[in-house]
Amino acid sequence: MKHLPRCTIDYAVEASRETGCPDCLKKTFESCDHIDLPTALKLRELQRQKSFEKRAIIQNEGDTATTIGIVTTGMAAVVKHPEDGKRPIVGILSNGDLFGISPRDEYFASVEAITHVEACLFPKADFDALIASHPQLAPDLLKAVSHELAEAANHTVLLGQLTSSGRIAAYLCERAERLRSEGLDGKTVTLEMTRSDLGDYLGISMEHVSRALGYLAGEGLIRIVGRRNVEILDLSGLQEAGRR
Amino acid sequence: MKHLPRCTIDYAVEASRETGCPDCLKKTFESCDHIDLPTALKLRELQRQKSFEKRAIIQNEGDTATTIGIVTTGMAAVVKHPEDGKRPIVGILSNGDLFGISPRDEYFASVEAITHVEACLFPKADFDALIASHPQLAPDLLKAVSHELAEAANHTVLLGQLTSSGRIAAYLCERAERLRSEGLDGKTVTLEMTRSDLGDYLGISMEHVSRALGYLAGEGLIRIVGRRNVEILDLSGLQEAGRR
DNA sequence: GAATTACATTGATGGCCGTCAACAATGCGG
DNA sequence: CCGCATTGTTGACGGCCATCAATGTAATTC
Repeated sequence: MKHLPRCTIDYAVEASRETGCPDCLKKTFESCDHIDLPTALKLRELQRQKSFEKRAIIQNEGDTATTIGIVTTGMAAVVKHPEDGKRPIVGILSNGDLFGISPRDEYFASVEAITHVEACLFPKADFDALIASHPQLAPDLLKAVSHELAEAANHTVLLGQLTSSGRIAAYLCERAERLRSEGLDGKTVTLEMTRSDLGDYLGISMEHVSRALGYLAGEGLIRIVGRRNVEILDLSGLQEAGRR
Repeated sequence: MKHLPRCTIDYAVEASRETGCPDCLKKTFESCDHIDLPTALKLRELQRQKSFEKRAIIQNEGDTATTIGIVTTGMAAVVKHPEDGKRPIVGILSNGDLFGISPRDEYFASVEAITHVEACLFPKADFDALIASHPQLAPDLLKAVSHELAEAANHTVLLGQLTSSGRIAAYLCERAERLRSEGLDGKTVTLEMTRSDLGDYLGISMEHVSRALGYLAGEGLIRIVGRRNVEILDLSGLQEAGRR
């Protein structure tokens, strides 16, 4: 007796690869056993893949929340009220991250493309209806959102406790960890963003991002390669530095 | 023809008030039309109300996540890895707030009672089963979790952007707003915690909490009443200060 | 109510980081 | 290939906040 493939959604993916976005659903609904073929096809029907230029606004804080999305390639920033000169970035989104979930009927933050971004978009109403008709999806969705919550808690610690070079070190470790979880070796981290973006995310000035990177390089923990790449020379040392 | 009462859970509440915790379910599942009487009774059957002394550990970071809870009275702090001398508080829980939701099978943070705390506890397995059998509850739960996410984003801005007196001001406004949402006037905010706790939450030292409060009082925005109460004299001025 | 403990305030000092400014390097378009 | 715009680096200075220390005040215990 042959085993059934563990993840039925693969069929749907294979069946309609040309519409793009083969992975995003699997990423979010990771225990994808829950999704049967008709459900998967329904999801693919609802989704719209869309590209965004660097610096494009994907969602705007305060707008009516009509769309839920999953980043498939590139990086995006979750930005709060970019009015008053400052531009606090409260989260970074990359491959597989969910956005547009809001407790009220308007977005609580903007989403801005840092690089070229591709994302799968679902009309919120359809999404809600899908969850209602396929309640098996609810636990996975809940898990995805609570994962964001746990990451937010980590970032809170970073902002509340660490010195500037500690924040940079912690960020680099976090990125490397993510790359490793995606099957890469994570020795080299590509920043994909300007010093200014990184500063807005880590709560320090652009200049200090530069200095902190220089400091970590001076300690022999990293090597700055060109303008956007950082090679991690001493991971455990970097992790240690990320606690200060 | 008489209207049916809007919220059927009231029946259940009335029916068994003596077991305590009449409000917590309504708070979380706010569009409580979704809950029918049997469901409500089932919930009440599952829940266990428990008291915690000041400074008691309600949940411990890293422990297996077995329980989901809702604070009904008092205040609790969500604390990350309290090992290294520091004690970063990543969230404050009060009346109606949910805790114990975790993306993995262990708690990603500890929960510590700041005051005497009463909470409704549900075994996570029962809770999950309930959601599965009553999928109408899923949207409300999702809303509750995403609300926490939105609040985490606000706190991130506070930590990343504001000066110490700005953080205090923003915190006081937030508390006052919460009191107002609970039907009180919010003119006087009771801190319910030490300067040290507040500092751990706002990412500043105990001493600077003191100084910042003094500064705001000097500006005529607040009046410090005793050790734990703050009277808000100029709300709009305080909100303005909470942006710097 | 006195003693003790916990908590809060105030001051002095130093370090980290924001800001301003000048300059260098990179990348883009012509 | 050149010039311009964007991005990154480095230095100087000042302000904010952590830290240490001393003192003051409230709460708790006996």
